[in-house]
Amino acid sequence: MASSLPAPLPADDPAPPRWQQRKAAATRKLILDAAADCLVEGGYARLTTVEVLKQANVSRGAMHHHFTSRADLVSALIDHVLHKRLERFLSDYLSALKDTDPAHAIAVATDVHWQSMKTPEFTAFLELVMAARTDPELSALLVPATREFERTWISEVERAIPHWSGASDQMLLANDVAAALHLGLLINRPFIEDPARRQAVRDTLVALVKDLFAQSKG
Amino acid sequence: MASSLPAPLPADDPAPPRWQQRKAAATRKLILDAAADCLVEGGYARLTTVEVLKQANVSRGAMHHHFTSRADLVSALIDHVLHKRLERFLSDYLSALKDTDPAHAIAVATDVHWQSMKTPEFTAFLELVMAARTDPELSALLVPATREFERTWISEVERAIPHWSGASDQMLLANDVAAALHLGLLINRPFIEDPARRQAVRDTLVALVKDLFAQSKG
DNA sequence: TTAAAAACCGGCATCTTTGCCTGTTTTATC
DNA sequence: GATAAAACAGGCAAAGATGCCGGTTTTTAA
Repeated sequence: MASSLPAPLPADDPAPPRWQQRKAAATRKLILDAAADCLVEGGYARLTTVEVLKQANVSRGAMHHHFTSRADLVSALIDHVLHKRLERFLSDYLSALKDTDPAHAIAVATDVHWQSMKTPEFTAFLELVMAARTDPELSALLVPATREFERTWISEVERAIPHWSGASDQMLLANDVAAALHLGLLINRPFIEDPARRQAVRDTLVALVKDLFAQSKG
Repeated sequence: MASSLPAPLPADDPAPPRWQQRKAAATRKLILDAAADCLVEGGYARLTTVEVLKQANVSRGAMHHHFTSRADLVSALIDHVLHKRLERFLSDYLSALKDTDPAHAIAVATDVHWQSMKTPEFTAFLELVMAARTDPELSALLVPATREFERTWISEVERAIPHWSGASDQMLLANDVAAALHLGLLINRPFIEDPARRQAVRDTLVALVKDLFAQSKG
């Protein structure tokens, strides 16, 4: 019937070696992407095995072959989401800063930071974070993975904005403040009807970060 | 067996009028408090009818009598949680500011604001907020209720800190910034191992709010 | 070419949650 | 004190979620 012939797979030699492994990896990624979609569309509560396999268009058996249990899926999903988040941020962040006047670097960087919170990747991540609060096993996996993610994040930002060199503390503080404020603003969004009010908060942050930068220079 | 005689109820006349209504109201509050506890302990996912009635020590029938469906319970829970949140904040906030030197009012008010985010009431509220993202019906109830809550909140803060009189915009901005930053910091807490880092963020906020206050005076 | 291994298929038993339903006890009204 | 109404008790079937299983197809290696 709807057999999975070699043809529809990513174009390659007619008889490539390791074809099985690549097929398996493709299916695995298909399932993990579908799981992330489920998180975004329905939250952690709707991250059910049935919902994911429907979204991924795979059978019950394929699902169970790659992920024995729901916990197994969630475990893999953590790394998958963090990986997608980092990829997205780095590509957007670095490309935005590439040809930016150093005078505007802070404003641009802050805006990219805000944009990165409105992505599906971050939404999925946030669902995992909230679920982890009351799920010790999930927390035990998510917390170290996220801390590692943050370290990579920080080192990449340091590389991207060399002006902050020698002021790691101030930059870390600026990053922490921006992360907290943007996250809170994202969640409080539905309760602040006036866009000008939200913009005022973001403007305040930019001014604050610029001030921290000036302090690190003075 | 364990009959509910008039005696164990809140001490009152032996034959008080409206005894039925008071009993019903007591049971209703018992269930709603239990529901809020379930939210805090297990998140929105574990807010099941069975879990709530276990926590409240009421029968299936009593549950169904007061709340026909789960949606009915959640609907009542919104107002209940917001009410508890406002009560808690006002009592703490007003008592903390009562005998405070105006010079320290901002630091104290900011700290009380932070403390108010660590309460069970706010945790329950946050669970509802996150669930509302992917639940339009919940959102339709929560958003207007929260906006009304915020209006009351703001007017109470304005009454409590008369120094800000005539600078409503700056105070609203300071409140929005504090709310966003504290909320984000609360959620990011598990990922920032060093308490000094979290403290630095809060210190930065206090300095910022003081600065906004100074601007409103200048 | 043939056997093993990997990938995949689809169903079933079980458990939880939900909504509803029929009784029973307690309080209010006449 | 009889009747109605409110408050409460507990059970049961349908729906959904999870884990597991025996079977099938495709790929790889001998």
